[in-house]
Amino acid sequence: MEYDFRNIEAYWRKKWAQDESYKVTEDPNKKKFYVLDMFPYPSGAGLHVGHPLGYIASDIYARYMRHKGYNVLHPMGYDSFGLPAEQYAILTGQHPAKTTEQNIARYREQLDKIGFSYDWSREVRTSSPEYYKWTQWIFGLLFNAWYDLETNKTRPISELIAKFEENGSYGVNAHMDEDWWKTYLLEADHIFSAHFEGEFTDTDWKSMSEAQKEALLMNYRVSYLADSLVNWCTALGTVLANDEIKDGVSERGGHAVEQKKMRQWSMRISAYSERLISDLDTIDWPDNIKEIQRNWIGKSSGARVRFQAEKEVTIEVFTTRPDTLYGVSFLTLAPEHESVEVLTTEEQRDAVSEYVANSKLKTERERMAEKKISGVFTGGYAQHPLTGDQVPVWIGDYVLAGYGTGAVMAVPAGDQRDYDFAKHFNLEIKNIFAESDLSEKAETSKDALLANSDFLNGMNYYAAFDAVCERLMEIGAGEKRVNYRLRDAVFSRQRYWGEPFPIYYENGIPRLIETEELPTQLPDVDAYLPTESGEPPLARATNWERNGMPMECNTMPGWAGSSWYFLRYMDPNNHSVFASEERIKYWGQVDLYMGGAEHATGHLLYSRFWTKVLFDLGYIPFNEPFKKMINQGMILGRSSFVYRIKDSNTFISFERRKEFETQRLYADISLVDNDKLNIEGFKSWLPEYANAEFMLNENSEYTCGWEVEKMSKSKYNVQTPDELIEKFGADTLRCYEMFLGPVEQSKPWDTKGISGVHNFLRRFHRLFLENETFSVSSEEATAAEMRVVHKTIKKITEDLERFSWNTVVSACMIATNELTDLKCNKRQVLEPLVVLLSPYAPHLAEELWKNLGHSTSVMNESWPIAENKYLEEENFEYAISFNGKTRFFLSLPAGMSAADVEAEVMAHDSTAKYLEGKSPKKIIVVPKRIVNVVM
RNA sequence: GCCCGGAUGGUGGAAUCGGUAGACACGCAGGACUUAAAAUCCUGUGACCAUUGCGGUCGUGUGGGUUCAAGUCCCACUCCGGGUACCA
Repeated sequence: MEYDFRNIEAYWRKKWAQDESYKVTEDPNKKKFYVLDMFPYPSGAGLHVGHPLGYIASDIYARYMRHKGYNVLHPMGYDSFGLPAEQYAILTGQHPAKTTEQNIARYREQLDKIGFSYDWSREVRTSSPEYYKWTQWIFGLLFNAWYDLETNKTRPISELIAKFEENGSYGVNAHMDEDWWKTYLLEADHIFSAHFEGEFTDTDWKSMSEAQKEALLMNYRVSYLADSLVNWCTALGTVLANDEIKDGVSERGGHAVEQKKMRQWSMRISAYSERLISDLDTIDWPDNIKEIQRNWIGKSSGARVRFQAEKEVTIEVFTTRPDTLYGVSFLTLAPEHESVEVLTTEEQRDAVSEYVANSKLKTERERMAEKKISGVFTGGYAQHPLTGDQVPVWIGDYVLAGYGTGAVMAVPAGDQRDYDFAKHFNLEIKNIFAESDLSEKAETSKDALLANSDFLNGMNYYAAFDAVCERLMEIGAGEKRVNYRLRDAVFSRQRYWGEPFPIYYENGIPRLIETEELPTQLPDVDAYLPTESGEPPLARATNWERNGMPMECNTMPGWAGSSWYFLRYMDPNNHSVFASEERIKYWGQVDLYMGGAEHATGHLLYSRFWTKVLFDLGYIPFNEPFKKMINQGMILGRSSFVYRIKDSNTFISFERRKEFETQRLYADISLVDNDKLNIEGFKSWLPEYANAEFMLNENSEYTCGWEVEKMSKSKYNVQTPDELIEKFGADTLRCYEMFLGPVEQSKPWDTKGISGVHNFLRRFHRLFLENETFSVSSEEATAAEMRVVHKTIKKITEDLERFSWNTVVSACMIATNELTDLKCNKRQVLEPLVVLLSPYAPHLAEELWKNLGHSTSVMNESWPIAENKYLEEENFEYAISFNGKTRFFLSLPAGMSAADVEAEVMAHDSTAKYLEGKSPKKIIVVPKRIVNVVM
């Protein structure tokens, strides 16, 4: 009876599905544990071996926790809105829902083969109306909310309106855009005079029209509509969030992105900056992810300083080095800065206009690529708040309009960019440091002592910072200020395949569709493209209106549905709420979240944001979604290459490729075994190779070259799990993916070792056989056998507790090898081992468990406990070292005292030899560890 | 540039608290079985020296340090991977 994995796995796959073995129900008598995988986007390509790496690890952990008696929630679903299905729809006219459906079916088929313990009755799909109904509902929640800086909480907009009714804006401390009233005065229909600075009375409020009130409230809402500078991607026909852009081009497709002002929905995530940073300390995430988030949010502490310029213009700058204020020799404004126009003198007008026009033309990417220093003098001056000196005002595109105030105070002595700018335009470089040489570069150390700085002389950064801020406060010219890089997130996409907004427009006023009327379903359209007039695809739909009023035509971005899906798994079929209070309370935070690190600034930040909103508004009792997270590394492909001699159809083996001028071409990895090419297979692979000739190596083989790259169809290096499961079985695949190394690590896929792992499962299976039939003995196990069992229990338990999945496989192999040597087939020994192995090889474990005579599933067995009485060894093998070098071994009773050990060692024959006649200076004895004789 | 990781045999990796470096597996070599091959099993396998046996020296990217003892801690550097950037 060989290890017939095909039949075993097929049998148990069916049985588990029939019995709904993995269905979990809320059970208040059991402790819960929530293990979650980042749900996949169901792409047309299906799964390759890299995808299940994290799924397998989390599945093993989920099964382990189940053995430990926890009620484990381990669900799976699909992030099924997205661009590829839409682009396919544009090309073929096929509805994205249909493509998505097909892809999901394929994913499911692949996932089922691997033996995951998912409770599929809880599956969610972000593109199903039943699901996005609640995504729309959450959008409504954010629309009907504002951020109160007083309590540092999201609060319902109705509370804000009540405050306005009572006392106007007085006493309201809301998170809003800086200088929001300036835009408001320019763009909204309002009742205020030009002197309005954001403050209004209850009388003002009450005198406003409905439309005026709404326009004002829009500045407070957490989800708001505003003209904002967005990243517009013409090729994709949509806006992109900052995290969807890499190196100035779109992450998907690598298309050019430009800045454009558009009326868009945005999310006030910037209000949560501080909490998003400080709450990182409360969660157990990999340090690098926390670090990426910290950098992305970009907190910097500094000061705002105001410079009084000509023509009643005040220029406010943000600086992290207010201590260097006396070193200011000019100011630089971003080309888009609002004061550029006013400050520019007649003489400089042409130069400035040209510069501003030029920088507008450049894309973000071009600006970044251009390392050249550029700028132009406005002709205007501003007064230094402390010295009263007139400093020239320049513009330069190294200053970004979107960060800080869009203006900087230039201190060439203390900042390298200012230094370079000053050198380039021959501007003054004031040395404000006591001992710094500024002939080559700026002094950026915070420890440098200040000079030529009036009352700051002799201080370093730390002392001067407070001193100068205090002075600025006194004279009203500035104050301490914390600045964040994080911008509000644009929430509109000009796409079809996304959640429609539950919004319609009544005389231009956005109105929210009530919960009872949700979901707002995606309408059918005749094509998945923008309209001729450039409106989003939804504008093509007939009847895309509500009682004659137009509906919002944008859809939500990909991250909307994924920002809360972990909550829906708790209660996926609830029609009246997104998840019941009871269930949310029971399941709580995700205890273990497994997924890729590439979502660090997108999904992982947005779900934290929405979680905080739901927490503030009292819908969930926790303010962080994922208590612990582990990032699995990427599995890379190992591409194979053949070398074609130039202008011929002759291929030369890797070793000899230098003999000719060759062209390197991909060969499908299925045609290559151990870097040797299957020549016949290669010829029939592609028509162009049918008549290929080969120049072989000295062993008459064709050797391929190789390189480690990302897995991709175009590189012919994709390994699907299906082939491996067919060849070796799911249990082998599971064990092998874990055996490859630490999950966090990225590594190239290599099937070389898989036979070793498969072999191990066969050897394990063989332990239960005698003369080819299943047979276990009921004899009492020996001490040696029991030691193997309990040593293994201890090792595996400890390894799983520290998430060291790979070493568990080794431990199982060692146990199998040892028991094979001991020729042990005793039930007492084998039963606990089946339980230990079951998280890794669930099919085989179930089969063996059944054969052992059990009628219940092994997955519900309790986890074995390592008992010390079996682990205690009588003797300990001491390594005896002399000056740190191990020389011989000595087996001594484990309980022997240090003094006795020392005596034994000194009395030993070999000791005299290694002492070489010297007398030991010192003898270190660490009981049950080591002896070191120092000479 | 800045921030965060990492570097261990031919290969993937192990070494959890500073205590026998190289577990486990692959690969390779030799052997058994076989007409042969595959499969399976056994033995060996860090490098160098010695080899009849005993053994010896070196060895965890490089250089230094702390310690009875360093892959592990400290300092400096090199290379590789990831993140991020005219962020004031």
